[in-house]
Amino acid sequence: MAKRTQRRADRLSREVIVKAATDLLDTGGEAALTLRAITSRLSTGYGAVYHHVENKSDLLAAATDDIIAGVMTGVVVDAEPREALRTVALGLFDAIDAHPWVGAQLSREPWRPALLEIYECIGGLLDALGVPGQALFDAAGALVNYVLGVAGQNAANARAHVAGEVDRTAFLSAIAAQWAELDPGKYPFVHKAAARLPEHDDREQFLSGVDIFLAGIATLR
Amino acid sequence: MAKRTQRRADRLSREVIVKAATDLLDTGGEAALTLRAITSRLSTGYGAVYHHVENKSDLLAAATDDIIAGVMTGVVVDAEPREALRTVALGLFDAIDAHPWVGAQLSREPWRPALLEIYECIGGLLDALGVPGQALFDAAGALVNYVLGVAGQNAANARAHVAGEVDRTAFLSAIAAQWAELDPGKYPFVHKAAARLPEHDDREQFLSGVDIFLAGIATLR
DNA sequence: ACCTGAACACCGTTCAAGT
DNA sequence: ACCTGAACACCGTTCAAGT
Repeated sequence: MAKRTQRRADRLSREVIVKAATDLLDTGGEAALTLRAITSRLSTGYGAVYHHVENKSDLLAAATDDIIAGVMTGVVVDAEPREALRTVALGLFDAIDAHPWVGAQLSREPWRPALLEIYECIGGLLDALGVPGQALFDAAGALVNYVLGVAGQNAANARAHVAGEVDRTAFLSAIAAQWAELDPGKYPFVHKAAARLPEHDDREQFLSGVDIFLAGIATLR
Repeated sequence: MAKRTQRRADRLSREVIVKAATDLLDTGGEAALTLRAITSRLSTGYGAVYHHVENKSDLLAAATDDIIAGVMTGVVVDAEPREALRTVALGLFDAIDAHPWVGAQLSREPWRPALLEIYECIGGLLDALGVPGQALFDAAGALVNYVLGVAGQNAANARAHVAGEVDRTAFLSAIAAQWAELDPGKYPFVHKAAARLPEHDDREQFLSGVDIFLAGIATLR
């Protein structure tokens, strides 16, 4: 007789399913997260998965919440607010760099718990910084969106060479070369920027942006 | 005999395919853009479409480039730089609000022509504003990402009630009610923000963020 | 060169049936 | 309650064949 597929010994749980999903996403990107891949990795069936998880969207959201919760719980709230803000921002940047799919998910379904956690943390720190009244809410919205926007763009670039076919510097050099060929009359800024592209540090530029932001917020006080 | 499907009279072109794709995306969101929907709407076959377009990704990128080009060509470059920046930012915000799929596409494939156009415009205006040297590139990167980040988030919210099942205010009220129920001890900021959520104007908050940014950039001069 | 449409190799999700 | 896996209704893409 043909051997039957081995059924898993221990019980399934939402937790192990989310863990498996995270592994798949980290290894192969969003395209690698399929229900078939999940069932075969966990030696189970579709019904079993759907018993613990509402659908694929729910699964992706749960995996995202886990990653963000990991970043937010590590934040020391009683540090100097300005420094704490930089730490949180950088923590989010690095987490999204390590898990590019998190960035896409946060902007796809912004009403899920993960973004709430982020708003609370950044809003609270801006409050501690002394930003007053209505400006506080504008500033929080702006800063959260800046952080997620840059981190997401960076992640998209990272995703472009996830398979290892081309490495990061080669990818950026190729774009820089393309930009350098543009007509300097029509594209003066991008033409100049091309020279800086291969050597620039994404993390540092990200922090520069945060500082610009904080400088702008300081004028509101 | 069964009647054969009518073949289209005029010749197909990349342009009409992109136009049809834009209509489908605007009407039914990203899920509505399928090769089947395109072929049936244009009374043609798969091969015909693939003859003018590389693949679905290429089609989505081309549609995005069209929308962004429409925004950027309308910009008056010799206006006062500060005012021109606000105009461009608002133009992008409104375009992404009207075509939510554009926001997602720009962050999915940031190396395509559309983003180049945006960088050139915003970078050029910041240059005209007198932002010096290295700071210019940091500032341009930060501002572009802020604009696309907020516009994208706003579009994601808009997408959530695209079908018309729930209107905008009802959707925001529902989220606000959810936030208001959170423990004020654990979520003081979000709890307070809940009260402002239903009445707040996304466009205005977006512009407030741009102003914070420009104020921060002014400190670099 | 331009177009047709059957066929291929996938998807997410459901559900009757099992334990 | 928890799990199985065949089946359903879709996808994007290819390609031999037509004009």
